[in-house]
Amino acid sequence: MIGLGNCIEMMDEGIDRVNQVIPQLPRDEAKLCRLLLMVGTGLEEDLEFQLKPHKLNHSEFLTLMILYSRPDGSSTPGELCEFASQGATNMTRIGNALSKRGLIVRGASAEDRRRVAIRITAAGRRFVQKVLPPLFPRLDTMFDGFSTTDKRNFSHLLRKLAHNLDQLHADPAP
Amino acid sequence: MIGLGNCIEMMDEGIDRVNQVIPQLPRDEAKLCRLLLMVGTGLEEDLEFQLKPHKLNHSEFLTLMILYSRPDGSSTPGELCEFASQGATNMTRIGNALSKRGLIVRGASAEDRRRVAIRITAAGRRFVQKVLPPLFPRLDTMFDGFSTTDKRNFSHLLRKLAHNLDQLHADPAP
DNA sequence: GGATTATATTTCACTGATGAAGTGAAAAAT
DNA sequence: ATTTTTCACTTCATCAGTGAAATATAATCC
Repeated sequence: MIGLGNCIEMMDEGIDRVNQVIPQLPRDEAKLCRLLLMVGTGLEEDLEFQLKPHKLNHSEFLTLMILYSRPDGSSTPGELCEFASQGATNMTRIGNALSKRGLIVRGASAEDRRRVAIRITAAGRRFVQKVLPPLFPRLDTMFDGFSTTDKRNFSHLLRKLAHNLDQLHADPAP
Repeated sequence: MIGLGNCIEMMDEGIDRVNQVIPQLPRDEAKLCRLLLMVGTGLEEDLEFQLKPHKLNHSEFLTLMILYSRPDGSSTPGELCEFASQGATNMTRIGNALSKRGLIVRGASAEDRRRVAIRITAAGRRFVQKVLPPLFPRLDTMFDGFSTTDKRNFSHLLRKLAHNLDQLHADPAP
């Protein structure tokens, strides 16, 4: 384990050197991109590490949280696919895993019987309420030293970037 | 494909609702964390998509770029493991893949014969110089609308977060 | 000089993602 | 009314990426 800091240092120097050979390289943008990739990976690894004791992976956790956050605690596989950015096949597997543990139930949709209604159970809610709170101190530590302004700026910048990424994907030209 | 924007909107509302049930939830921090995860995943998917035509995955690309960025174009598996955040097993596989394509060569290290010296070849350098430039316009578009100050702030915030993540991992308590 | 440590590779196995085909139900066409 | 088409999800088979442990070889340390 070498730490993000050292990787970042190395990345800075590396991109600077590449930039000397290839001056057209957008140096700052490339650095930001690598930074985001590193931090994103680090964050994801950390989260999965926290979830492992509960035998949950990221997509299962996210799916369960989406259901928990719903006013009526229910959704459909298709909708969950979209919001959890998962393929239908995976969502089936996730549903299997969660329902096997009694955290959700699958039922037939009343209005459209092609659809499957997925609902979080009381046990599922209790589970979330048990798993979530231990994550809070870690969240606080992550943003240690971030002022309210920092957080607002950060949020703003990330949302702007997300918007640009959406544009990129809508318009495949560049 | 539903886009990051919609996912973010849904996440905002979801976390707000969860926050009403669980007031101890650090709302803004949780949102920032999810934002970073989404943007990070989006960025990674985009990069892998760009690399696919060249039959490279992210870790192979990163490894090759590290070698390219080195003043002498060489390193060792162990060092590459650290900077590419990969296990030794994977680095062997990456080395196999890259050397099979003639982009790198493996040789014995002069001073320590336990070590393997990995060096980028002339063909490897040409390959990087072919693959890299088409990525630039995409990088520029990603940070469209970002002022110089925006980029500096963004970089600063990401580095601060990376530092906090390192602290978290060094000190496993929280 | 034998034990220990360091470096890299191989083997085996796992997890999660993905694609193709299948099932059952609703909607549209005839 | 029946057929066809489309949709929502599932099943099955497969694959890519990764990780842990055993192995081989070389350096280092009493």
